[in-house]
Amino acid sequence: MPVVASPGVRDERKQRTRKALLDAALLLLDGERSFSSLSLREVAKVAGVVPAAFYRHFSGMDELGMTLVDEAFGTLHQMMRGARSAPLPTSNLIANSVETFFRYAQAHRLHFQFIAKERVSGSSAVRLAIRKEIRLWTSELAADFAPFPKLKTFNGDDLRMMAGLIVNSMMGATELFLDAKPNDDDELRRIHQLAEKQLILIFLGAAQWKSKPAQ
Amino acid sequence: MPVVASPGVRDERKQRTRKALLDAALLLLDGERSFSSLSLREVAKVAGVVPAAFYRHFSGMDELGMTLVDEAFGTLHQMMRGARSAPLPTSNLIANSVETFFRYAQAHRLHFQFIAKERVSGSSAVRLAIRKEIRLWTSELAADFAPFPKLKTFNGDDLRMMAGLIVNSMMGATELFLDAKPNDDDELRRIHQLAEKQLILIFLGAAQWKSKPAQ
DNA sequence: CAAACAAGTCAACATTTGTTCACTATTAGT
DNA sequence: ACTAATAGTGAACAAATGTTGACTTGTTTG
Repeated sequence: MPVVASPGVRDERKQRTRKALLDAALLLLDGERSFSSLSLREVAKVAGVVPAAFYRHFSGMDELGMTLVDEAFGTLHQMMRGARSAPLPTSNLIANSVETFFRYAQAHRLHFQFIAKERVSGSSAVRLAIRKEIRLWTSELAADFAPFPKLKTFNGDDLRMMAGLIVNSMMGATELFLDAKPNDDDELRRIHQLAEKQLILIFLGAAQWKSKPAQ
Repeated sequence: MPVVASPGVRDERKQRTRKALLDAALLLLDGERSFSSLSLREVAKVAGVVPAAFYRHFSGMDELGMTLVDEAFGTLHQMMRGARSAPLPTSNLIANSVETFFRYAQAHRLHFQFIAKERVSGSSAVRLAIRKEIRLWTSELAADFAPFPKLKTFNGDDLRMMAGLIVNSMMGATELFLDAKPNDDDELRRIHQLAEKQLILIFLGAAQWKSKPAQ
């Protein structure tokens, strides 16, 4: 053990500028830029660091992008875990779920924006990583639905199909949400209600669904 | 009238290189590039033209992007018109609609890819133009649904809500479709069936829907 | 036929980009 | 206390970018 200095002063500094780089990228991504149009120098400048210092943390923008994917889905899984541990009032379950979802989306706006954009337009590696995470997330959601009494008629494939529909709907609502001005409460409430109604419609359909026994 | 030369030789040439520029952008957009990462010089090079010539057709990449939006939605409206003029066998209407949709998506792959990507990641102008077109398209779809007997319980807002759900679902399927290798028939069939089932689920829910009379 | 026109070429420019290298200063390990 | 390790700096480079201007070559048009 060192006697004179606390161990990790340097590490702490390193993690700080590393986070500054990640945050700078997210910040630049806000507005109308896309990740693939960001330049390494730009990110370094916003992070308050010289371009060469970038390489002390990432081999290039691709690696930074992959790190952002991990970071963003970290917050998303955190949300799911929180939702699962909370009490589930089956009465207005949908309204509560939509509520918590949008609260999270607002709190982690930049992460959600990154996912929404790069899911479709990013480099192949980033895009595939995001798709994979979303597929995993969809499967988890399907697993959460399995014990519901009204969904006993679903086989595994069809449960994922339904979960995918829900994810698509929430993604669409998220995109509207991200484009709305954060203080435009009327618009936000409209989007909120839209998402809620779409979920209700999906569950209405699910209650009527009959999976083919032999697929 | 001129006697020696046919009028419009020059115009025809101009339109040809203009189209070459538009096609070059779409071609470069294939694979893992996004529009905002394309450079004017790159597009000009693929079009087989010197960078300066670009300005004879567009004031910059933004204008080219807006033109691509018009072009892409032109083919989409063409599809809708074709679908409306065709006979509507109510029996397996969903299967037929999904079928024609994917046929179109395959035939106009690059246009669909452009819309899917730039809808979320493009410059503000391009993105808003695409959203506007999609909203319009959703309203048209809602209007098409209005006369259905089973949907009499829907008010206008809820019809658009349902149409939006369908559009979201088809968009999601389109993105999967665009990422699949064009010759991977198994995967394409899977996506096809997924989209079909999601639509069925939506219509099952719609049959149970009751719009609140006073909104 | 000759003058006006316009699509495309060529060359040049000032910026910005990614990447490398030698360096400085501070911390870590012994 | 002394040496090694390392996060960050500064300068330099080759390449690529958007944009401009003067030009060439062919088409219109009167």
